[in-house]
Amino acid sequence: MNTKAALNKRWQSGDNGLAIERLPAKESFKSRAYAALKEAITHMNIYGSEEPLLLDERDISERLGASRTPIREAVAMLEQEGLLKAVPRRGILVVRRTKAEIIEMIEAWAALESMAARLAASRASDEAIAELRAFFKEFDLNRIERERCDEYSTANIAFHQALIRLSGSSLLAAMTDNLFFHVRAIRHRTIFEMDRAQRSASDHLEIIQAIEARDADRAERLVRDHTLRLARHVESHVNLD
Amino acid sequence: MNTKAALNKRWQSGDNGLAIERLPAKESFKSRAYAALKEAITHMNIYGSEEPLLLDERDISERLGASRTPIREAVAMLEQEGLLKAVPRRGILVVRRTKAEIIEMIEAWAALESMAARLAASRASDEAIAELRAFFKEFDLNRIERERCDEYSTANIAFHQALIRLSGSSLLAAMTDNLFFHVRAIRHRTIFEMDRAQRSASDHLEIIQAIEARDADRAERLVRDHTLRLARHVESHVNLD
DNA sequence: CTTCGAAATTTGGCATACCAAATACCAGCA
DNA sequence: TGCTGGTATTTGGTATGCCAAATTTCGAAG
Repeated sequence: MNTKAALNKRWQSGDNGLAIERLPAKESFKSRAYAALKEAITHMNIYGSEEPLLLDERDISERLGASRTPIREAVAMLEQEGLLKAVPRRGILVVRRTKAEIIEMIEAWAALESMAARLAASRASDEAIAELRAFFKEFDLNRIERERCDEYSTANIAFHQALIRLSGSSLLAAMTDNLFFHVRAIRHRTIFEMDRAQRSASDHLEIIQAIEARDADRAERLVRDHTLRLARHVESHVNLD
Repeated sequence: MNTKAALNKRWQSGDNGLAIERLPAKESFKSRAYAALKEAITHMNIYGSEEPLLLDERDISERLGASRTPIREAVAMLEQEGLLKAVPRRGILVVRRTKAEIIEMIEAWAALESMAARLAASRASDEAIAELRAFFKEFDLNRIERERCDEYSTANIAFHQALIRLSGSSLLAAMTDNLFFHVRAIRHRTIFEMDRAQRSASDHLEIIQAIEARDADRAERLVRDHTLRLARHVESHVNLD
């Protein structure tokens, strides 16, 4: 039966018999503009100068080969995300976070990641946890090599993201990713300090052990303290404003 | 000195000597459309039917007396926020969350609010904490009266929001507000059950006492368990899909 | 040389028009 | 009656143009 009603119903209800998704035949300009802008902002040294970083709709639309409309929609999305701020008759400026805001972000991150650790300790499969340990080993081996990286330690973040994935909550993953994005943007000499304070391998090992032991309370506490320590470090040693 | 350069610099740097914000002389159509749509979605019984809830750009633009452009920008923002999903040649549909997603939201909420409790216990002024107790008293008195409310207990949410404000972190407040929005949308008979499970006054009192005693660990644990209990309740007693 | 202000320019907000894709409709055929 | 195929319509995506507000420019007055 391929009646129109049935087809319609199938679409409406999702008919999850088949696990395929309607693939976006052609990525819209809006999406592409969004991705391009976010990418550009990612690789921008936001805190490198004091001048306001502002973008120009028309310039962007020309460079991307699209009209202003989809760019404006992409900007609206990034504005909602807190990365941009469109000021009438001024321009679209890249938002700089204050030190206080960054600290709030790290604290929220501590909350989310410690919850992830708790959930991971109580739910994750032994296999998944084992993968985390394998990842940690790799992380430890490449420590010195990656130490040169002038961004906020990629490996370090990757470890934390792996931990969060263990919780099985894609929401926690999405929320922390968003927070990471902002914290990561602080390129600064003191980032090395932060990194050092943050990446103590022993902390990571303890966390893994707690999760392996299915000790949710301990895992949560270790992660929370670990990340809050970073917040306190930023509070006392980083100067942004 | 009111030279142009000085004026310009003042604008550029923000000159935070004065804590006033450039007030948007006339709220843009985009903002108004955003607010109107969000308001509409708020008062929509999203889970009341199985049919896909879809909106029409042109219809909305007519009703709001604006063109499609600002409406599309507002839709893009709400899409970013996860409330809407624009499907090409289909329409703009209001996103329904699965039960699993709702549970993830409550767990994230537990993470954020328990962190807020921790911060409140260690930072909030005695006066602010006292206000929380006063608020609790009022909340308790009006319990029976408000019990009729067929939405997710307003008073209950208000208590939690007051607690979160105590942390002093506007980020935690913003993030939990967003989560509340989605959880609130589940209008369902079982919401009463959730409410009952959630609003035990004794829990609230214990939380206040822990904060007053500056016992951060205890305050955090009480709030976390309190909210995770709701998650477990939803998991076993609410049926959405 | 500085100050002031009016005109030109810039820039985001908004409206409108067009397009392509996907659906809905309907006539015609088996 | 029921299916099929083609056409009309709907609908979101995009381009374009105009507008008002704010800035910048620049020349005239002091």
